Amino acid sequence: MTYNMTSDIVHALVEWFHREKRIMPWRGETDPYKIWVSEVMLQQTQVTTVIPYYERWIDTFPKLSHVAESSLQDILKMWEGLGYYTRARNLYRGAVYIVNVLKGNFPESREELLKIPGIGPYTSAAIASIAFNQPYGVVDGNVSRVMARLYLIGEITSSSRFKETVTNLVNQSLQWGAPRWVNQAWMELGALVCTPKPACSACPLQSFCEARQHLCVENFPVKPNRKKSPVREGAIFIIQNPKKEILLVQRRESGLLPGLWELPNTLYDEQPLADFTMANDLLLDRSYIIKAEHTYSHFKVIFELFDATLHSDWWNDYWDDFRWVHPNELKSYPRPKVHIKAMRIAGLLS
DNA sequence: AAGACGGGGCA
DNA sequence: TGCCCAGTCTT
Repeated sequence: MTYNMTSDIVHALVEWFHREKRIMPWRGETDPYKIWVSEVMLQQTQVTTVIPYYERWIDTFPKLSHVAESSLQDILKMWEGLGYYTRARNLYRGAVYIVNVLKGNFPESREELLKIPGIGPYTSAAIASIAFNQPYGVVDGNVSRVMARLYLIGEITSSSRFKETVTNLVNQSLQWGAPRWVNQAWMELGALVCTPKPACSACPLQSFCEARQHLCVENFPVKPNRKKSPVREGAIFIIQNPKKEILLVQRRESGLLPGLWELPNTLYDEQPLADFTMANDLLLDRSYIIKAEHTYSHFKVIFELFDATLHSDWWNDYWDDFRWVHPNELKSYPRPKVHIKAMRIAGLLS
């Protein structure tokens, strides 16, 4: 089954976009570095969340070279709270790669962009089209939703058939306008009008929309079934030495929250409380009744918060690295949100 | 094709 | 609560 885009649709879209588009710090920007930063931050993250992070990032690292010359810890600190920390690590790796291997020349071709860590089909098309105005269709969750409704595409959105179909439609649309703006117009329509709970009466494409004619807009796109996330339980420990310093441990460089610093902790399904305290020669002083709860994308944790003391003066090498940190210095370490919450509850942060 | 990977916004 | 967000990488 093939679908045809028309110039009428694209003209209506672009006219609407010209009228209704939001102001964003990166809108109108053509510096590929800045487009890159914005697009990576915007992966699975809403515009309003990204804006302050983007402003701070560009203030701190106005050019690509500033990122490459920075340290990974500084990069992670700048990313703290944004989530999906591999994005920041890849941005850093990519910056070093462009500066050192490509001599600071930002790649323009889709093929070269795809080689950069963290840049996949979406981000490569976004940089190629928005920074360099090349005709590559940018397909994100917004655009997928718009096309699924406009053309009544019944494939599951995660399937390769669906992605192919949508990419083809967007690619067709680029012949009737500047790729950099047509791509952004599709995304903006999905973000402002063709939302999960759509505002069809405000849509510039309502007369073209097949789902609208069939009164089944709410049934599209067809999403894969989502499994509900399991609940896990665990403990977080506040451990102070005689100098009132707090024990902080660093997570390993892969997996969940890679490289971030946190309070010593355990998940009971990996290591029960008794095993953990015994292995680390730890004594519990008292526990907080209030538990810290935190939801990740694929599971939820409920942490009990304990004051604890080390039974001896050594600490084993269960973690990659550990450090005694004065409470005033805690905030200089990139930390997971749930541990910032725990530190606040414990009165460690002013 | 399916899972891992954060955190926040919203009904 | 559940769903979604300018996705990518690994298995």
